[in-house]
Amino acid sequence: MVTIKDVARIAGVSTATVSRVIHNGGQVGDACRAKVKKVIAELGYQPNANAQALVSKTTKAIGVVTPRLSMSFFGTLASGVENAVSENGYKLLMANSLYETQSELDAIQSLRQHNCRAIILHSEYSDEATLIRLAEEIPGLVLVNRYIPQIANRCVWLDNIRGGQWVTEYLLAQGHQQFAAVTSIYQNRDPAERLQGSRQALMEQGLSLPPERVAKSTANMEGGEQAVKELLARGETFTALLAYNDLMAIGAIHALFAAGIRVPEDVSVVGFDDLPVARACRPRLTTMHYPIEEMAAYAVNLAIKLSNANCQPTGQTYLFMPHLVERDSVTKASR
Amino acid sequence: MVTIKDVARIAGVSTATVSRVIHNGGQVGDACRAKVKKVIAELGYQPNANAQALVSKTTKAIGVVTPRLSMSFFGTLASGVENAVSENGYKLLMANSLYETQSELDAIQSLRQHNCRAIILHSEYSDEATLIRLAEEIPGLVLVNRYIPQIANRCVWLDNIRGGQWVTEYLLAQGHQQFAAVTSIYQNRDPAERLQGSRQALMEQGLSLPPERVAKSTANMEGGEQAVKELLARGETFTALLAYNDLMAIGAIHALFAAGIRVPEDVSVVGFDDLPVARACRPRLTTMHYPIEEMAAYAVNLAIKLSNANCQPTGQTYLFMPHLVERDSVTKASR
DNA sequence: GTGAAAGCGCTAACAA
DNA sequence: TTGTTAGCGCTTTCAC
Repeated sequence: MVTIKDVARIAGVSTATVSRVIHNGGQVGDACRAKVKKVIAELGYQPNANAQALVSKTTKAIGVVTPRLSMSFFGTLASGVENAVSENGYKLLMANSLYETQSELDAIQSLRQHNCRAIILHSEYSDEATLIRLAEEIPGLVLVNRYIPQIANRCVWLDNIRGGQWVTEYLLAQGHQQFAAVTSIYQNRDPAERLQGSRQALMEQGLSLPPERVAKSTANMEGGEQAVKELLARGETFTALLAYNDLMAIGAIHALFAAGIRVPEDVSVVGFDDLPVARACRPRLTTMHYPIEEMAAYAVNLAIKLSNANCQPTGQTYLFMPHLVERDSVTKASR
Repeated sequence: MVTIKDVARIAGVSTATVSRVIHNGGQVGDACRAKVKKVIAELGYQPNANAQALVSKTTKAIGVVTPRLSMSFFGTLASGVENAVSENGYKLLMANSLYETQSELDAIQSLRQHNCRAIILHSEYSDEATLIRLAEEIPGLVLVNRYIPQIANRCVWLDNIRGGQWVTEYLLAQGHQQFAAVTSIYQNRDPAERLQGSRQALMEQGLSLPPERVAKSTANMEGGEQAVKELLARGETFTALLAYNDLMAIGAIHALFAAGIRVPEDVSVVGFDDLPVARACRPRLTTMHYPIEEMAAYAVNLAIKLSNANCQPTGQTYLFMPHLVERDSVTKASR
């Protein structure tokens, strides 16, 4: 391994000078700088990041913790983070939290041990108090997809309520009147908010979403399938189906077809998230686009900024809006 | 930040002793060890990973470089790596290579700067010479999805030829005789091998896959769609369609339906990889399962092993086999 | 069994 | 403009 001393010795200067050259510090003579640069190139010298981190007490590493990378949504989130991170010349440290509060905390701990400068966290289950405490300890902590008033300026999140509202208004505009919904059994945050938005839109038209028309299950394909079966078994009728997310929507479509109900001819179905899979299924899914990649990039830049200045909580927050992507799973209601 | 010195001072011992306790070194008295442990717990002391890395010249970090995390296949790969890595008490460093030779090399460089102990690399475009040179410099380098004879003992790869062969044999067993294929325009490795396997199986039955029945395009959904359109425009007829991967298969199915051809009633379609999306599309895709998560875990353990001993190239290599997953996109050929 | 001390590779005062 | 020097937090001989 070639160290800064080797460079210094061969270039005939001190290590301090080499260090200055590496960091483009102003106070170096041109000739000297050129010589050092030449030696660096010849030797293929690379500063040891650990040593730099040790002495400067900060690293060029950013950590991200998400439930599981194998899920499309989180893969895309991580990808957005990675791009922004490497654009800034930083490194990415990853940790899966596996949807468990404890391993989420463990993941954060181990990231901190490595002195990452900032942490991007997608937390679903940790409570607000924990997150607030964490934010106090970690200047560069940013929450994605979560809003906590006390640390609003570290939250990069999505307006789920409006999302639910807009997608419902769209269905309404297509003439639909009979709605049903499949949603997550965990009625925490996202699912509850999206549903709330839908109910709001419905109410404005004097319509409603009665509880018997809302089936709950796991927030994946199987869950969507299962939930629709339940709806059908109860004999519910509807022309528009609101799914909590794309996965549930696709499962729902499967169950509908299995029951001889065509989408969109008989029933229109909408999803939420706009995962890649929304373009793969048939009919291609009309859904609300979740700008997760942009949000991830935004979160990284915010995290870097926060980690530099030590920012006090401000009232400001970072709210993104979903938008509708029209594809083939919705059609006008036939009267 | 609480350091080892703080612990030592409060426990009334030297830092050396604390260090021994941390590492469960044998030579510490029971009383002393208990006291130190207590203080560590009270203070919430966490060793500084950078300092440890600096002095011990090795880290508990493993790097992984893949083209893009947002692609399902790589997300799953990364997820497999992450699980194995954290099971071993290591940390994961990520870098996207964006399908470019140079950024792939950059990614590796920056990982090395951080002294990761091992690197898991999914390289598609770097040439063998480069990879071999890299392997010489990095003891813990492991290649996923690639086989290079000179460094066979660092390759964790899949038998694509047999995969192509088996899936074709399956179609043959269903009575199909007229085959067509959609494959990647880049006929390097995987696509070429899978096709080769198919041709082999066909030949054994006295059948063949004439060039005009093979359409090439990008290895994604759009490509699959495009390729099938081409086939159809040329007036080719077939009852079985071999797709390079699941994405192309799904695109193909879309194009087929658009042309009024039903899957599987009129044409059977098979994919390769078994991405999550294969269970989302309709009909659900019959495909060859690529055990990427297992391979990733295997690669991690191998990488750790290699980074410990300094292993010389042996003849051994690590070959995984795909297997068929029967779903709904294939049916018996009607004669 | 325990401590003292050297030093990993680097940065940043402070001198010169 | 450049060099000297003192650590950063930790591990690891080598004494005791």
